[in-house]
Amino acid sequence: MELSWPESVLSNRERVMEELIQGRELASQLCRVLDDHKSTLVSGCGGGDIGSAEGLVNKILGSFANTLLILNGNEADGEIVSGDQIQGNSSGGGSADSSSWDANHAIIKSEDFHEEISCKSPSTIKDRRGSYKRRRTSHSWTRDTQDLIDDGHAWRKYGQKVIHNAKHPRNYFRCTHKFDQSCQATKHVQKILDDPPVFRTTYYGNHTCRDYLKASELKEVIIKEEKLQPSDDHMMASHHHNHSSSCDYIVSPHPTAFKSSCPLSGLSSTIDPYDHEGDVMSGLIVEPYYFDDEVLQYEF
DNA sequence: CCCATTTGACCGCC
DNA sequence: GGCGGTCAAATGGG
Repeated sequence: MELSWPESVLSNRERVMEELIQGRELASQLCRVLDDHKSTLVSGCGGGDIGSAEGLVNKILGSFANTLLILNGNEADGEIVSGDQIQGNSSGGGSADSSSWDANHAIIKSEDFHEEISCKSPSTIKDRRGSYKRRRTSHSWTRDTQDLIDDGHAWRKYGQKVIHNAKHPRNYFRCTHKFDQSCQATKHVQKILDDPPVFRTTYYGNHTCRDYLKASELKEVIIKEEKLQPSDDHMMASHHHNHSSSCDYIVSPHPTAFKSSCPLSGLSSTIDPYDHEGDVMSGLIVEPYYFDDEVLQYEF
């Protein structure tokens, strides 16, 4: 994307970004305040107002996210989402946390793109195993947590690999909706520290899937998740999929529903669908947000 | 029987 | 050639 920014805009771009990020953070705080109010209210009393206020906050957050996206040059990638979409499109690609995207890597180089779509003749191979392209150009972000926490999306484990010079294997997950909705989101989870246990989750791509899970189903899932106490390496798989058979598609139909999973990790709720799993408040987070190469590093 | 996980094979990139 | 990411057959659980 060759967006030519006017000189003045370029010089102010960083400042604009800062302002937007601050604004977004303020909106997040507002949402938390709303959430606190909501928790003190008995359900049914004025919940509607709170709910609509939350919707507004979500739209505000969405606007911030989109603006940041545009500034980062992601517009052409079609990642921009409407405030309404924000509600159903959460953690994986993090529209609400879009500022943390690696904008430089979000842009697919044309040559890579051609590689991606060109069909490499599989005639000489027995099957299609391993026929993939490394997603070096896709945006990624990493998160370290002390617990494995559900990020509200449905993940399906598709591989596990022993990584060189790493004590623990890396687990590979893709979005459950990869095939039915062509959702390209994937993530890797790896235990990087034993004591205390630290799990590094690296997300790739955005969730383009829509969330179909009914609220009641989600509730059920959350209850199940709360009962689960992950303990070791293989919980990586079991944790993410303990709900697998009965609740295949775990996703967040609405940010509030998403937030409701926050207690899982003992977090105070936040509108940011990433923060909810970040364990930022619960203590351990090692790094806030960082990306595979360099570029942006925001602390919210 | 269906579906998710496991695990070894396969393949691209460095 | 090694490493890491993905695929898909085999396996197991519900």
